[in-house]
Amino acid sequence: MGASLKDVAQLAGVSVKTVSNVVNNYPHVTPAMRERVQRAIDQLGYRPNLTARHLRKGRTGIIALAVPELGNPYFAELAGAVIDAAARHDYTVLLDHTAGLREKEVLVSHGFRAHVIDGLILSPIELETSDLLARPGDAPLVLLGEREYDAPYDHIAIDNVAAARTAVRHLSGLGRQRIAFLGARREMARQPAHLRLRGWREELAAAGLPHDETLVAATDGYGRWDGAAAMNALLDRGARPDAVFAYNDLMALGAMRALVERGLRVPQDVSVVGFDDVEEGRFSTIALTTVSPDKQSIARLAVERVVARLTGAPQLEPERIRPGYTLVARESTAPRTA
Amino acid sequence: MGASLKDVAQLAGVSVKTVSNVVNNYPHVTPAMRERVQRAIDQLGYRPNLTARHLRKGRTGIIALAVPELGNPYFAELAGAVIDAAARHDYTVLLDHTAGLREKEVLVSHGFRAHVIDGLILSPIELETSDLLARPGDAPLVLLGEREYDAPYDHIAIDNVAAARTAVRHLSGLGRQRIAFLGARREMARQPAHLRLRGWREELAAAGLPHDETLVAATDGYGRWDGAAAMNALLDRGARPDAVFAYNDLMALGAMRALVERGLRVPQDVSVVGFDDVEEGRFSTIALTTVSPDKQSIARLAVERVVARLTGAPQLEPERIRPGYTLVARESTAPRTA
DNA sequence: CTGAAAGCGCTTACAG
DNA sequence: CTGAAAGCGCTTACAG
Repeated sequence: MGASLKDVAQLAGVSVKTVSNVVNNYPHVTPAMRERVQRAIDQLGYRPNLTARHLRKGRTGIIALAVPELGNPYFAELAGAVIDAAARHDYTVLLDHTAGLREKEVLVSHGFRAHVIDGLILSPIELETSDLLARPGDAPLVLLGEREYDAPYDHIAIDNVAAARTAVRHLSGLGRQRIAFLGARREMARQPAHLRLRGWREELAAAGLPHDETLVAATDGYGRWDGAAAMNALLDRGARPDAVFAYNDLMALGAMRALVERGLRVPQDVSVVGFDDVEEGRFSTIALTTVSPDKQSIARLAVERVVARLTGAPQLEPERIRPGYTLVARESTAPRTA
Repeated sequence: MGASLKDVAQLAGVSVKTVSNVVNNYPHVTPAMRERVQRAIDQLGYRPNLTARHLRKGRTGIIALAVPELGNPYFAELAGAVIDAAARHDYTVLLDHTAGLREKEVLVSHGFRAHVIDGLILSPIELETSDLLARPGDAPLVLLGEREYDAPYDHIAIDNVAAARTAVRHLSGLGRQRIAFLGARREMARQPAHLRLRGWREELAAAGLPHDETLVAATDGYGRWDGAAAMNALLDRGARPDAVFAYNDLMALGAMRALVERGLRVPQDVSVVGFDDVEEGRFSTIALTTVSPDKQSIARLAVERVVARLTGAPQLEPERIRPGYTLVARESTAPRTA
């Protein structure tokens, strides 16, 4: 294979230490020496073996990121932001997806590629607190998303209850009275939509609107299909919402599609609000109103947190960090003009 | 930090070789011995240091994947498929994005994380053949996408000319006569859309349709915005296409949005065909007709090729592999009913 | 400012 | 079936 430090040292007639000094740009190497070594490096096409460096230093410069699904543009966009944030700190990103399955999430959080990754950023769906407490190893772990845990890990997520209330308030402010929620989970034990659902309930109460649980549609997943299916199920059982707040943009988009297919007009007959602000929503034929979490901040904070624990501040108190969000009003909730 | 093989060996009162045998599930270890070692492993919470293993074996089990942009769902979906395909071969995926910039593509192809990744799958946009020929190192590299290179590397891509012709034929078969092409590149030196553009020209000729270069709209990028801008530019300069074939789905979606905003109806006034078959197109208010490359096959073939070169068949002839594709007709090209 | 040597934690011929 | 020892390619005290 390739040449080693030793080969270079031999050719240049110096010790490996000197070559190492040159490769790592240490000061205190005479220009002449540097020149001589560099020539040997070029001649041999030497490239440092990073694996050896990793073994020696106990660090790899690799952070793992595990999201439920890359097919959901929210996570794809987030992954891109994490890659950029990591690059700014000279880290690269190993990516995995869990399909939101507890088993896979446990696997990933419990020492995925031990010693190969320096830290992990995980966006869990089904993971339980007990899984986290049983986690071996001490690689930094940062949690993302709206699941809540009673475990000593950094957790970065916007205030989902407040954000959901903002969305519902936007709808009630438009005069909407029968506001449906799309995306509760059928199996209530693990309820990822927990906080957004709570926000919906709280804001309904605050607005003095009747709290109608028949306007809650349960789903198994969180994709476009699920949104369309939930919307159809709601309509099929006779519910007549004049507004829909969906768990995420994908479901909102699916719901809009279902509404239009049934001859209902958006926003005239039914206003729709999503969550995530994926680019697709800005360009759909009826541009989607949505809660927009600050993805750049989320990515940046997650990486910074991992890096901080890796360099100098390992004993940082685990923290709950809340990035900002905004409500972006678009066509799907345009005020009635007719 | 964690315990090492030596610690385990000491506690169990055996040699490191024996512990290694147990850890690696080698046969020929007596059950009693295995039991004893396992107890020591559990007691110490021992976890093998993969970095050391990598140094020793010269393999890391990590494949890098570099795509232009995760914000484009085609690449996000492809990345997901690559991760799954890699997992089936016990590889994990290091993900990077290049923004389609030559500089970044060169950086990535020339020894991104030398010795840390066993191989690389790259989907280039601006990369040149000369960059590839100057590539140092011998880690397997598999190219994806429609750029063509005269370099000794595996290249996996559908037949873009034929696929583009299929799309245009679909449109001409519908009676469309003024079929625009969206997504040529302004700077012609590097023309990623080269093949699809050629397919458009060839099929126009075959269908006996006039070859009108004013129906070609140039763009700088390949996103939704670019599609909308290109469509608007075309219309603004007086072109009156009755059909649009876009470089990809994102641009087609942007174009549809622009058409609708100008009061043109899709598909009645203008039929639209995209390329990629991203899930979003299936769910847009006007479901998008598109050329659907077999992403699963692309991902699988790319990973298999890298793995084959890594295990046993390093001297494989570089090959041009053409996965399949289909045209999926949806609402955006529904036959005129009125 | 440079050199000789130990060691990071594994795996693997080589013996026995 | 198991043990003692070398070595993967680096970095880093320790001398000088």
